[in-house]
Amino acid sequence: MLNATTEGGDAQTVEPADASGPVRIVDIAAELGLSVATVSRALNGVATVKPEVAEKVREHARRRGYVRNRLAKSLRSRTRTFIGFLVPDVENLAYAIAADACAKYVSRLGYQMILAISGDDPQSECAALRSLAEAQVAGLIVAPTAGITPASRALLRGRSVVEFNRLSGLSQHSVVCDDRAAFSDAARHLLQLGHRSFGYIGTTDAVSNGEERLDGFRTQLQTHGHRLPHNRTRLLPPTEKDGYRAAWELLSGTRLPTALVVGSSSLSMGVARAVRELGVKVPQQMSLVVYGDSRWGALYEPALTTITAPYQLMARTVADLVADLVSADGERPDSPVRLPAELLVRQSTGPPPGRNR
Amino acid sequence: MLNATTEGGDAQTVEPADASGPVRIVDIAAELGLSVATVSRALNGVATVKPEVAEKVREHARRRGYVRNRLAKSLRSRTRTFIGFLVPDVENLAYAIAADACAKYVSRLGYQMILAISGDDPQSECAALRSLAEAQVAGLIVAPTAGITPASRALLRGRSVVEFNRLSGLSQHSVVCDDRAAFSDAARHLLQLGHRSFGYIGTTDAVSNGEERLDGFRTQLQTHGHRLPHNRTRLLPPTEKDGYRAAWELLSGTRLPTALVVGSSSLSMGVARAVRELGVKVPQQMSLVVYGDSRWGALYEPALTTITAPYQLMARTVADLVADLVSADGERPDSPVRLPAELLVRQSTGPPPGRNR
DNA sequence: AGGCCAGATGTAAACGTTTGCTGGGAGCGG
DNA sequence: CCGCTCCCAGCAAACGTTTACATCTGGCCT
Repeated sequence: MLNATTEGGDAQTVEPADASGPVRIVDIAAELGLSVATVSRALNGVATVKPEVAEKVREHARRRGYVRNRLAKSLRSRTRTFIGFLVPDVENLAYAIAADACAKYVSRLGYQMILAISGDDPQSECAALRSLAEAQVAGLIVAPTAGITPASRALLRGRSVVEFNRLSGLSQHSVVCDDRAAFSDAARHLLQLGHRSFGYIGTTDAVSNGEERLDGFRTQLQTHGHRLPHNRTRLLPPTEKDGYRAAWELLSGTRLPTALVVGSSSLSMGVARAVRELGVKVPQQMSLVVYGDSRWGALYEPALTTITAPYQLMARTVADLVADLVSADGERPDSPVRLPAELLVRQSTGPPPGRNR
Repeated sequence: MLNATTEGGDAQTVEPADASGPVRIVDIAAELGLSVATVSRALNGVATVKPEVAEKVREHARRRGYVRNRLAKSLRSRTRTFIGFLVPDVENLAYAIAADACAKYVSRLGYQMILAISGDDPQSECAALRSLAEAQVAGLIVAPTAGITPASRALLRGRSVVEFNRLSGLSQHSVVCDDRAAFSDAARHLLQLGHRSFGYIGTTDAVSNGEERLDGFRTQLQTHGHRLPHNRTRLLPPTEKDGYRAAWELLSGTRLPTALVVGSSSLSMGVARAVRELGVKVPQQMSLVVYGDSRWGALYEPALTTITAPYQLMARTVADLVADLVSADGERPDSPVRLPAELLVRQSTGPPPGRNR
């Protein structure tokens, strides 16, 4: 039952690790009667080593189970092999996807990703940044908190940093999502369906794109001569609970808006739950557009029309950008890279109650 | 404002910004007319340095923006400050939650978490392990792939490693979830409701708890004199698509099972989608128990009875365990730590069709 | 033969810290 | 005044690599 993995003829077993600690280049050199320099060069594939010697060294290193000490290597050669990834949390699927893609991608480029969590707390953020700086990160991907401290900014000075998903003006480089356009699209979509009375539940968070989302939606409405009434706009902290409560408040009145847009993924979950409990018929009584991951919205009944950010792409882009930044030290477009968000039209949006299409 | 209290000292340039690279201990020592040893001790809070000197050093280091080079520190003092966290992926919410909790927790303990993704591929896993070993990780938390290579095992030998969520026998230490008991509970729950005809869609994955889940469910049924028919059992790779297809196959026949249990979160999503498309009435026609994160199951209509693992707790436990292992080098319980999974009874389970309770 | 170049290896100095050991004052009892 | 012990601070040797430079061996050209 347990995979014994004793297949294969030649027992290429490494020698039993003796108690003399990890094997170093010095050990290999001594055992082979070579100098450390030659061994080092052989292991690094430097061409000046005679091929047969190089092969012998590599073979010996392999069976002795040598693993290079990257700390020493980095220290001496002044190369850096870590990339820091600092986000508020990684339970948020968006950041999880980004972390995943980024870790994979930078490892392919020869780097290693240190994951740090700020918990959206400027204090922890600052501590994490210091810790990352101490680890000599080559580059840094960060989704900053709203209250980023001057100390944090100072820590970042002179390093290759790319802002991710949030803008706080601490680097010329950033990869964000064009939420404004997406929410504008959502407005257009709802207007086309014939909606005239709107509600919005979003976040007030300045550092994230909260304001942009609201603005994109509202501006598009205004462009077409409609407005988003104040008493049907709720700006809240992005938690499931707040979304739930706001939806109850907004939707338990006598007259519902015919279309409701939610501007945060956590809020969306709460709103969706409240809508179901309130028994509001979607989309017959009210259309609903949410923001967030495309997956869970598909499971809801009816499947939710969803504004979703291309997190995989964003992650790859940001990893690419930071890798370029640290390697070539070169010139890259300074202006933020804005990747388009997508409006997935599903079953939760339709014509408003009065109109039979 | 910037008078630098230059009594006895010379160069009073306390300007933070110069292009001469990062500030080192040597620089601070020179600027203060001290030796590197004293500065090092002052910064590390060694008691033998006079308090006023220590304070002066710290103050100066602060305004010069000194950040210690942890690579050098680690190299010299043979301390290690990284913890490796190697999982198949982190898009899976389970691992995301674990990564989050673990990163926070180990950072509180003074470590830093390197996140590595194996993609469930033994090759990548091996490469990642080598990379982590090169980074001189103090400890390692790993959810191994099914086909873990001998080379990977060799890399792990002699290191503090804890298996997480999956068992592959590469350490005496592990933190897993007692899925057997939870699936046993699920069977008991369904039997109590009066069900007699069952279906199961799960994974065949040996390394994950796939077998345990199936076994827990099946054994409990057998204990009560019932059985899980072969033709209503599907064992598949854990993807949403496979779950979707399997559910179609299983449920489009004339006679449905009255209760269906799904043994993986990805499969669960696919099954849930298929069930809705098939128009099976849950729980009137069929009860449904899924496995996975508690959140999205709550959004489904009806809210899904869910077996869910305590990932936060597991993450904290595993972080704690590995921290203990690396610091105290001490004795900890060797046997796997098994944390109980929870059966959240919600609206998707009820009495079988024939019985009006 | 002598000189020269190239190819292969060795020597030793870094990289930025920590830390064992040494040393110089100061305090103090004899 | 000596000798001892504390208390601080400095000297210098590590930690495991990389790498500029030196060295050595042949081979080839003139």
